Amino acid sequence: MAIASIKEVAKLASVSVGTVSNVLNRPDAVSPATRERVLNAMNELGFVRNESARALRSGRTRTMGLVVLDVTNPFFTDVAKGVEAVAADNGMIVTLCNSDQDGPREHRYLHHLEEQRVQGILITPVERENERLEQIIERGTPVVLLDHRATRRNRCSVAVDDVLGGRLAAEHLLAQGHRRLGFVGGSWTISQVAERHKGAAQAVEAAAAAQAESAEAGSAGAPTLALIDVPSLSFASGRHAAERLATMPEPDRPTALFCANDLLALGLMQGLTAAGLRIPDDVALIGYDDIDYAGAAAVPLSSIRQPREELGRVAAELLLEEIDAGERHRHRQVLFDPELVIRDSSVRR
Amino acid sequence: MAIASIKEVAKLASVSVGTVSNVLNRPDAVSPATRERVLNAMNELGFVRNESARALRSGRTRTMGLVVLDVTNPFFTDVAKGVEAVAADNGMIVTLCNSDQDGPREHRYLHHLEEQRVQGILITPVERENERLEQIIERGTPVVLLDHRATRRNRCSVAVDDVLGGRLAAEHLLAQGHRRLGFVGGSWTISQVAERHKGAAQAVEAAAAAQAESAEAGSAGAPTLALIDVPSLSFASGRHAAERLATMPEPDRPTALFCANDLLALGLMQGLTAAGLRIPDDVALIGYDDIDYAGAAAVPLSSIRQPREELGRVAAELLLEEIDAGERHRHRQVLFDPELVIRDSSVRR
DNA sequence: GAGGAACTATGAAACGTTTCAGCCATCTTG
DNA sequence: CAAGATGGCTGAAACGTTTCATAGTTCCTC
Repeated sequence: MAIASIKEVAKLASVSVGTVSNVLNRPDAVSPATRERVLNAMNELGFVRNESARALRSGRTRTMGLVVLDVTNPFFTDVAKGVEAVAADNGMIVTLCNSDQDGPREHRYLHHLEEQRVQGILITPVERENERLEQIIERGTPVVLLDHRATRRNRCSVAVDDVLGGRLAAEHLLAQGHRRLGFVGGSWTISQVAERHKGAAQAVEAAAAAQAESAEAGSAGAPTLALIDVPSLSFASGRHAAERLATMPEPDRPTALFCANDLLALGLMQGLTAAGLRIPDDVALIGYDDIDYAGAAAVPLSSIRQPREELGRVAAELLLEEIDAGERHRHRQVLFDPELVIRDSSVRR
Repeated sequence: MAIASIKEVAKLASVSVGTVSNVLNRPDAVSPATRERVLNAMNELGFVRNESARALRSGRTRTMGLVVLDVTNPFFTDVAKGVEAVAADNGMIVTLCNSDQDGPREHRYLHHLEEQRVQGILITPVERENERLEQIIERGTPVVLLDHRATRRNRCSVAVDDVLGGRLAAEHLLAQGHRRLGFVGGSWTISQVAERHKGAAQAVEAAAAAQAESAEAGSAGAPTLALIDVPSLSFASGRHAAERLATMPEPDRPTALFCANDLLALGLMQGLTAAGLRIPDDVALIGYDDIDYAGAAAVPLSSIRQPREELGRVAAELLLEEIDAGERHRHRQVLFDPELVIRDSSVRR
């Protein structure tokens, strides 16, 4: 029943356990003949190395932990893919944990990861401050923050520039000739939402300033950015917001909407269409995240794409570097640029 | 740097290591006073139990492995959620592995899981036959097949009845009065595709037989099921198929399409709409899987829903049972019924 | 042919737990 | 008060590896 141990392999091959271990870890240090014999014995017994014993003795595991806010979110699964690829290239395995935005759950997982003595942890923390995480770092496990900029310079982080993303979206809408823009978003405590809005506001302000300078008489009014508040970044919120927008008097209604994420934008698209407004003719629309279904919408949705897999890859590389370098490691904060993806929903015909 | 061991805790608390271990594993066997002392010492030193040592000595880990075909597929992430919930309730942790439909990758992961001495494995195998998996089972690790019916009675499996799903979809379209149905699917080696088609064919045949029996003169022709072959179950395939369908002479074109999955259906929806056909008036549409975005489509998409989280939950429970029962365990094959979700895309107005 | 490299293989210690037989006190019971 | 039961703790063995000092061969080289 129990899996054969190195000892039984050694007996069958008539060698010492040390030699069997060498076959496993330093095959070159063993003569071809004995190596062959040991390998045969392993095969015959169905030997599988016991990773617990190996980790215990050698003091190092081959595992890194990845803690995400939501495994069902494509953003995180793509990130996970990137992490996994880099890990695999370096002979490591990833333990994927889903905190589900729940503090206690996250806490439990971190505890488990530390008990497992993972070599390092990649995490998008539920809360900005996290005592458990601090302790783990203090005790010597490297941690890289994912999709969260490290505020203090005392650790590595990998994130995407949401302010830039917001600016790109708004600039695109302005370039299409729109003057009455709207930002649809909510849960302002979410830093991503606040930053995307900030970027859009910057773009609108800059455009207004430029226009004032050139002082064109007779041109349309200065560009504005209305704020459409929603309770959450969900499809339902988008549908609901669409109903409110549809009943606004036409001269007040924004002609172009920038949504804090794609789900919201898709909800708006369905709602606005149902209310008889056409996209992009009556209202232009741009989302954020470029989820798989953005291109599959009734009117293909323009969006802002984040380099998700690369985010994961770079995060994993940073972690590996810290694992290798140890004390010599210098923390880095990497910030990626998002990318504008133009589809039909925002382009004037 | 290194995390304190039980030994150092013992020294600081002036007790033996055995007592520290008891505090960890059988707190009741230790007097409150010493327990307190030990706990304090642990706190002071930042003690974290070494799971490798524990697993090595006790001979059992607290881990189960879950190997899926694609972590970015919502089907599997929902299943994973179910698995995770049950595991957590039983003090276990799940190592999630993504085979990415790649045989060698799957092989590597299985090897790793066996080295880790996981208590059991849940897997949707890439290939039906899998030697590595056989060996693992032979060596005593319980395995439950996910979304794959065990052919032989020699293991547990959990799956959804795709034949029934196909029948439900076709019966619904027939009930809406459609007579010229079409099945859109491809990669007939995928058992899911073949079975969904089989169910639809059964429903159409039954309807034809019923009609022949009642022998109504002047009624429309017997119901038929056309086959629209596509290379893959993707959005692009759907768009492409739509173009072909749109150019068919109207009397030949099916008035209702059952797509092997939702992605395909969404592609068809976009393509048919772009070609000037209206849904559901000109063509009714129903998909399969009920992905999140089905309801968010331009015309909310009818679909067949699988009890995904429950699939995961039951699979995990089966595995736990087998882990507990050991030799006494009787293998079971669980088959779930899918559910028809009616939305606008298939309902005659 | 002596002296030394270069190879190979050995055997025991160590990693941090759990487990368990056994010991000492204290308590219970007749 | 003797005898047994109970409760609390100890100390050492064991889990399956890796690691390393050591030793035995073989092969060169001068």
